[in-house]
Amino acid sequence: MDKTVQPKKPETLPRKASRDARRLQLIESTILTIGRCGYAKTTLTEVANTAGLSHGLINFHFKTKEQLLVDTLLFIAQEYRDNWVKAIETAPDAPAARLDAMIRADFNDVVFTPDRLAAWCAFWGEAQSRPIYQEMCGANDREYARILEETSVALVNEGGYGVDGIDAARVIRILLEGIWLDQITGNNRYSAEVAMRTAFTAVAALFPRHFSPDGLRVPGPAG
Amino acid sequence: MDKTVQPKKPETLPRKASRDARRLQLIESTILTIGRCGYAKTTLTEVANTAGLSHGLINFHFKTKEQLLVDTLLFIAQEYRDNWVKAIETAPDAPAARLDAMIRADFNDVVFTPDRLAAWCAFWGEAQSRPIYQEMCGANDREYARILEETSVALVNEGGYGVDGIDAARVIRILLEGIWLDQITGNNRYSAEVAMRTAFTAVAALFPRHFSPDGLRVPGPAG
Amino acid sequence: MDKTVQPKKPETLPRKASRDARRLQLIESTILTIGRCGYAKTTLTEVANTAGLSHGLINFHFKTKEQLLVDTLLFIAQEYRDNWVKAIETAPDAPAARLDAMIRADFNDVVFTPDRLAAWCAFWGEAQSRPIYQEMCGANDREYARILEETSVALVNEGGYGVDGIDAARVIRILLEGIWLDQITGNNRYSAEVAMRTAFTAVAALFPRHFSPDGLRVPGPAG
Amino acid sequence: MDKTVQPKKPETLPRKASRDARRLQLIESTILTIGRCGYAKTTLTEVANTAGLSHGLINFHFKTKEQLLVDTLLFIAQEYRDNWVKAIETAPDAPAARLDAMIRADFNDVVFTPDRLAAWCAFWGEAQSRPIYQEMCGANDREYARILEETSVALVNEGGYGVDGIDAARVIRILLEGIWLDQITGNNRYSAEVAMRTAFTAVAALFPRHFSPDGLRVPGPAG
DNA sequence: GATGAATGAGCCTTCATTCAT
DNA sequence: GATGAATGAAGGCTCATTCAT
Repeated sequence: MDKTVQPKKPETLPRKASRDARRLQLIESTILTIGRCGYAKTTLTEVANTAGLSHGLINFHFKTKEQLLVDTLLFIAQEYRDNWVKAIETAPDAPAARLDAMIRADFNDVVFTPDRLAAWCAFWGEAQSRPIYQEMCGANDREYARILEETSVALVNEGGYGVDGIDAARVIRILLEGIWLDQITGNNRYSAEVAMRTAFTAVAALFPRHFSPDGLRVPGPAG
Repeated sequence: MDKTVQPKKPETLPRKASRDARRLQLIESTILTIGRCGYAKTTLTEVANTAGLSHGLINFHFKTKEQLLVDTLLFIAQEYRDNWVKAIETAPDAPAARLDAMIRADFNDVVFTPDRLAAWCAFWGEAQSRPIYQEMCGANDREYARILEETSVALVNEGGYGVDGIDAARVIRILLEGIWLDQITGNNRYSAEVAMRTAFTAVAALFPRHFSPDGLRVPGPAG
Repeated sequence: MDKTVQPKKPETLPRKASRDARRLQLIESTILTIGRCGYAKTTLTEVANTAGLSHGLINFHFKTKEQLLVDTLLFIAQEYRDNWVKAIETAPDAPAARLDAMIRADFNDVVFTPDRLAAWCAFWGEAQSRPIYQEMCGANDREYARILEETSVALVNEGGYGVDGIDAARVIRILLEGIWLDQITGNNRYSAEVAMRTAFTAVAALFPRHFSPDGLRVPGPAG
Repeated sequence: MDKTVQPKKPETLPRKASRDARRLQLIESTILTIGRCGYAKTTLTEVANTAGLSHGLINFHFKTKEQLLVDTLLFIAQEYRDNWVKAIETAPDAPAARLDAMIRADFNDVVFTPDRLAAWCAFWGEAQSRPIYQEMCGANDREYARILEETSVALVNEGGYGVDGIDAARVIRILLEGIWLDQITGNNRYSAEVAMRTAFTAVAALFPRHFSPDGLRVPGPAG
């Protein structure tokens, strides 16, 4: 979440920027363009204009437009994965804490930005007719779902909840995606705080002894 | 779920079909095409081929491609609205029963079909960059959200739940959308039953005295 | 210049109008459409709308669009010819009187109308690339030119003018066409009176003893 | 009449011709195509073929076909204006000499070429239904008319002619346009010499002491 | 005769891709 | 590396023509 998502401004890039920096710059421009113009109206010329470069350059760094889009999806997918992996790694080793960390990661300002949300939504819209998009994200998604399920099941056991852990995990996963979608399609964009509260409202209903609508309950002295 | 969504097969339509029947036929073909090819690759020629008609006819019944897409969105939006309105009207006059009806309506075989889901998802992907799409569905969406909130608040009062009714309504609304999205983007399409169970799992967690993961609790003799 | 140019209003035509009346009605609509939309933008649908008929009907009365245009040109060409032939026939049998009649005929309200002028101008614009148009009018034009030349030569002889009769005829013929063109292309449409005065200004310069800028000189008692 | 109207042949233009040269080349091809095919049948593909280039290039240099046609008209209008302005500037400072120069300019081989005449005639045919065409040339036309009138009035005063100077100017202006039109629509194309003699025949009739059918009279030793 | 739905050729336009400079 | 002119395939749209009713 450092340099990769905040490349220098195009005009300040040294003309002989490294290949990777140019690629990143074009990928960022692609994300912005998809958000602004939509997937269907994203043209190489517009991406190039956004980047302040000539459109001919894109075909130098990416063989085809399709490749640019695939690489862009791979980029935000990897960025998303890095985000929640890091959140889990730094979270305390307890199911509730891990779940809390995973949810909060979904709304931090690396991945929960208007342009990222818009790009994701555009890709979702095309995914159905482009198996390659699903394949690309499938492994990540399955791993995410698996970890969420493990955490949920562990939490059910720990808390003695009556809910099915797998079902609960699915509810949480789908709700998180739904919130992202709602940000784009709804007329009312709300803050990350409200979005998170929505997620935790459901989690608190599922796991009331561990969560409140504000998130993980911090045990008091009387635990 | 009868004649409105299943017009006669193109080839069985009399050559001189009425204007409305042809329009409906072309809209259905558009929905199918969007589902099969995605929004970006939906061409008039493909829509015409799907309908078994010439592409020139589309411009005869719809002035432009844009108009065809707009009318298609209006059609499925109206269809969706008719579906839940009818469900509410025929449901018993109690908050829990109404909520149960609204949720079940989301998964009946009029609206919860692969082609409808795919079309919705495609439109969502474009909605961000096309304010007209949001405007078209905005009124319906707001009414749906309002009714869901009223029902949720009434249920909270009736059941003495600790959850915030507005928050609960938002969770349910977003979860329902999320399930639809998950059907399209996920590699694993599950049945309407599993989808509904996912929804009711959350609802049961929010309103446990009225709902179980299988839906509305039917009060036994001892209440 | 009677019924042929003033068919009854379309809506008042009996539904079972004779073929010829329908043809005339469509030809008049074609003239109007060419004037309003230009040759390049004249479509059968627009012609039909102007006539208040369905466009399918045109192909019933005229095999093709090309045929409609050809017949329209033939119609106004014949109308134009009838006009000057009649003028000559009713003029006194003297070169000056005949010339005066021919010139005045060019500006009477049968042929010198905005829609006729516009149609002529449109056909002229296409004539260069459509030899058929030139061929159609060629005979008429040559006959008109021949008569004008004969008249001019006779007048030169009669008046003892120094000008070449053939040259003078060409000047007059071209000037008359130029005035029509000027009506269409110029920003300033002037009246038939001004137009005629322009023509007679030139004729008076060529044949001063017979003509003044107001037309044929009427010999006084002292002749 | 040198480089501006005779760009290098398409096939000899270096592939990376400057933008202006390409634009000029395409405008020339447009003029040729209008002359050969007529306005209504002038397609971008035909223009491109005439230029030996691909049709896609036209939309690269001219945003739309309409823009190409507008720019083409602007080009020949400017070319025409440059031609008579230059003629006036180099003519002796006397009304008769100026008039002589203006008339001769109309028939020199920069502007009096078959393709130019055809293009003008095509534009005239469309001008009536396209106000933009009239607007574009209006200023030039009015200036030309004004100068012609001033010259004519001065000549009337100088020569003591009985004709109205304004009327005479109109006759000349319209006759010049008529001659151009006659070149296109007539079956008989005559040479620039015959055309000019036609014009001077009228001018000589109007201003006999200054002009003969061959043009400006050169005063002999006895005046 | 008359209508208007239906067809399909041909147009303008967009845009991914190539390539000379 | 970088630019932008040039190409050509493909899409949307128009409209003359056909034809069932």
